[in-house]
Amino acid sequence: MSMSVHNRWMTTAMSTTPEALTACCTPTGEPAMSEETASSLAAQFKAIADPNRLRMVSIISSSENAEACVCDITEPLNLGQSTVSHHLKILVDAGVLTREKRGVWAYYSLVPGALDSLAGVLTSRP
Amino acid sequence: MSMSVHNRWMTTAMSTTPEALTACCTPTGEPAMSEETASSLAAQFKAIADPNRLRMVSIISSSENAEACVCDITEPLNLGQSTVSHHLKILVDAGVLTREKRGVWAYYSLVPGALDSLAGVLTSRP
DNA sequence: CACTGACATTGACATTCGTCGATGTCCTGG
DNA sequence: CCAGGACATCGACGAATGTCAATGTCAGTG
Repeated sequence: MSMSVHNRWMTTAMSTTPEALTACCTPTGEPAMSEETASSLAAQFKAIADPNRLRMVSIISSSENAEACVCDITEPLNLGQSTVSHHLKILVDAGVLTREKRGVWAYYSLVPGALDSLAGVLTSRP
Repeated sequence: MSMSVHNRWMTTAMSTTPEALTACCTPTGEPAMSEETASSLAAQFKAIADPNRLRMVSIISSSENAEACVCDITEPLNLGQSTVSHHLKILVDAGVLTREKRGVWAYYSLVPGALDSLAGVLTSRP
């Protein structure tokens, strides 16, 4: 079962209009994007698909050495400290940010090619 | 109240290490990304931050005229027809796809600059 | 050596999201 | 005009997400 209940329903068409009825369901052959690739990319996009996380990345990238500590990020966002830590963890787990603990403070910075790699996915279209 | 409970806790530090303790919380002045911009961008990223929706975009962009009907998209995805319609609506509402109904079928195609605009957000970093 | 302050982790909660089945709408063919 | 097929819309439901308060951890300080 589950064997594609679709049954090539254009076996009785292609008669009246010249090309408006002959064009549906013409697969190109390529099986589209693989499921694993899609899941991996979706996970990375999901990491930045949040208003507060986008602002965090913005704050970090526009900071002095492209790095910022949690307090720098917490203050302009009106969020609880634990919430900010949670979002930062998501961005680190997605490979967008890196965490470096210096003394008492934790500094977050952008992973060099991460966002550009994601941008490349959106622009590389044949 | 709610007036920044942080109280510049580096008024008693700056003694031992040369610069490891003098760098925390040095805001650059710019208020980061605005809340409205962040919400708008996050909504667009959220639209493509799903494995199945990414594959839909991939299927459409690699199709004949960069357009595909629902049946073209439903078949390789192993999803119900209503689920596919739902995802396509999300992509249309986000400005990524356009819908054009020709005869009985609905053709979906990419909005020309949409994904490139999103990619530009990720690459334009000073 | 106890204390404070920066940050992470945990548990709880409401909200949103992804998926499906059922139903509705509209076009086409007989 | 009526049947059927393509697609959209409507509930419904489990899973994931965003947020907070409370607690834990660990470095630096008096």
